[in-house]
Amino acid sequence: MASIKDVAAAAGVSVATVSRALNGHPSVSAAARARVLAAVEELGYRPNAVARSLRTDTTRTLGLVISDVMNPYFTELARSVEEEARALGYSVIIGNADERPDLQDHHVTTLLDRRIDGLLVSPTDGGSPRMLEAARAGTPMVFVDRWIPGVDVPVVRSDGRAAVRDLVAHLHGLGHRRLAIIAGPAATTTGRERVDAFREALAAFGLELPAAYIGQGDFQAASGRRVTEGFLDLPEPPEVVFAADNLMALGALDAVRARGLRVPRDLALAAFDDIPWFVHTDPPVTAVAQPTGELGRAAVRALVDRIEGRTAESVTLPARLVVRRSCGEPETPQSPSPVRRSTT
Amino acid sequence: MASIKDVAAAAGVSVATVSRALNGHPSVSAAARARVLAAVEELGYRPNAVARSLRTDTTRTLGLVISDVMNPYFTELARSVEEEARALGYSVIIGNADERPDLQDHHVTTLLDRRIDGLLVSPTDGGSPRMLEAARAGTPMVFVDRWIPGVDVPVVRSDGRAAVRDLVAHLHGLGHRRLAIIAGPAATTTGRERVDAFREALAAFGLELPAAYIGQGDFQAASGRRVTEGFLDLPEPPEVVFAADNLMALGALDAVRARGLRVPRDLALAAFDDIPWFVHTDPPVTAVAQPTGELGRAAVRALVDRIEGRTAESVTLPARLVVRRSCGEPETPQSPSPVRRSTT
DNA sequence: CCTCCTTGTGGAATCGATTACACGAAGGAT
DNA sequence: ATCCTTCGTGTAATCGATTCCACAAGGAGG
Repeated sequence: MASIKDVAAAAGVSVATVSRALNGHPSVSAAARARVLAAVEELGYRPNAVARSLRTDTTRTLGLVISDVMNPYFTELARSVEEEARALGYSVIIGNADERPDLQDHHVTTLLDRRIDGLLVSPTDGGSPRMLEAARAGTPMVFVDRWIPGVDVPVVRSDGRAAVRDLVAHLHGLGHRRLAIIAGPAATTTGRERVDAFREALAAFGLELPAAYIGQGDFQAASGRRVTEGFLDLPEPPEVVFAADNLMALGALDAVRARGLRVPRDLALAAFDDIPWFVHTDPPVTAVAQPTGELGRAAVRALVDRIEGRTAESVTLPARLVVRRSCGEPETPQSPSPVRRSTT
Repeated sequence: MASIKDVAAAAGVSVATVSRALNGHPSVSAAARARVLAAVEELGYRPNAVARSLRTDTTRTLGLVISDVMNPYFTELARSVEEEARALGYSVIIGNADERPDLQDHHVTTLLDRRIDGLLVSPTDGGSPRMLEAARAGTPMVFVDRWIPGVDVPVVRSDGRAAVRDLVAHLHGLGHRRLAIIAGPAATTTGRERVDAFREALAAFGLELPAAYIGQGDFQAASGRRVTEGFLDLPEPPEVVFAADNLMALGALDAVRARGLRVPRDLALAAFDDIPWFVHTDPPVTAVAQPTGELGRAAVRALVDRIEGRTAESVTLPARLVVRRSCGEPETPQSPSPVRRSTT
């Protein structure tokens, strides 16, 4: 592969001139610039990004460590992150932690070894030592979706409390009183917050959230299935299950179907994180929708701000409720609900 | 960030000894090795992958350019690719082309600029000049899922012809005679092959595939919706629509639903590429399932074989039909079908 | 006509690793 | 005692870019 030396030789100039011509440095004569460009064209020369990074101590690359790529929510997040980064002239390297702290650590390590300019993380757990150390050492970093309390890193996330209140109001209005939740791992902020928001919203209606109605999941489909089976085996099963992410909702559907039961007749279902498939499931699933794309873009902007020496702000965007049919038949048209009804 | 020089100074040895100690070179005394390791530990030293890559002309990184990350099929492919690569000691950088040739070209270019060791591509079109040039120049490369005819690059893909024959047999057995297809872009092999396979299978049953029953899609949901609407507007609409990927099937469901019609009563639906959500859609969707994970792993093994100087083989794995309810009510138990029925 | 800038250019240092080569010390063979 | 390996180590070249510094040529100003 042609190097800058080959170009210099072909153009009859020094490597310094080639570099200057290619980087838009002002003091290069028009004649030299033309000869360099011609040589570049002829040789098909492309600068070696590895060499450039070594010299400039800059890779124009962002690392993104997400909890689980197979979760459509994170897939969309990753997509919007890459889009915004590309618009700002950065590449993105994605590391998929698969909800495993050891894998998360592996990816953080390899990303840092590659000297990425900044790190976007949706932590799977309390944070690997290497990550915390990097944050303390000043590696530009931004948390997205999930975060780690006590670490001085900007957080870009959405606040689902209002939407969860809307959800509980909706459920209460449909006559449901025994509401259960499939929680995410307690080690994650989203795992804890969604339970808290649910409990608070229930309290506002004078309802409790008994321990038996809190199932411990891990944001994966299998755990949603297992927890739902447990709920159905209770002496007094819940009337509604609220899954803290879309994969656990899929697992819950599996469990209900395996028993030959129907949603919402035998068990109502709602989920955190809306996805296109929820429109076409049987029945369509009521969900709390995050502004995923906006979250990803805001996170990249915050990170690039930090990288380029500006100050980065934390961002919190509201989630909203999307009502479908999985919690019960819609209210009659005579008494329109205050809650937006999805038409898609 | 500590460099090898800092470690050398702290350990009281030369940088050469540090490098040798860290890379398991045999001729390093136990004493020196211990001092180096202690210094590494104390300084929290990690080798700079950029510098190492420049020197060794090796990045231990694979590039993966896929057509569309938001398509669950490709998400799963990406995941299995990363897994297998990690097992073999490689990292993966994913580039999402979003079915756009210009984006595909962008990603191929930046990946080559980074001097990745090998490239895994699922081409969106006939192939960007840069990619073809790289293939000719000897960059290790493997096509996965889709490929470009006439380019001497191993291909790892699945053959859906048998499964499509099974599908048509299933449809014919249910009494359907007017079968339509939502095709993928003609610029992709999978776009063309799936139409060909469908047409061949129809011919075996004495059925034709009229031009009006071939809708031109682009593997995205919106096109599936548009094409399906066109089918429904025909004087004689088809009885079955076969979507050449899962996103276009989603769009088809959208279109049917928007008209207030039902699947399969008013229109039967089948799709290429099975995904977990198809179990829970209304109705569950009959699909041709590719061995996606195995495809990704085989592709990585083939690419690494090429990179490490061995010869890489093309691989073709069979797809299989998964029958669900979207094409009509199941056959009666008295006359068991030769085709496997999904229980999940 | 002699300075003093400005402009364009090249030489060489540099980034952080790996590795060829040289060399001194130690040990074994003769 | 001498020579030859072998072992462990250090010096320095190298990868491909960027960039500081020096310098030559040419024009402007005195």
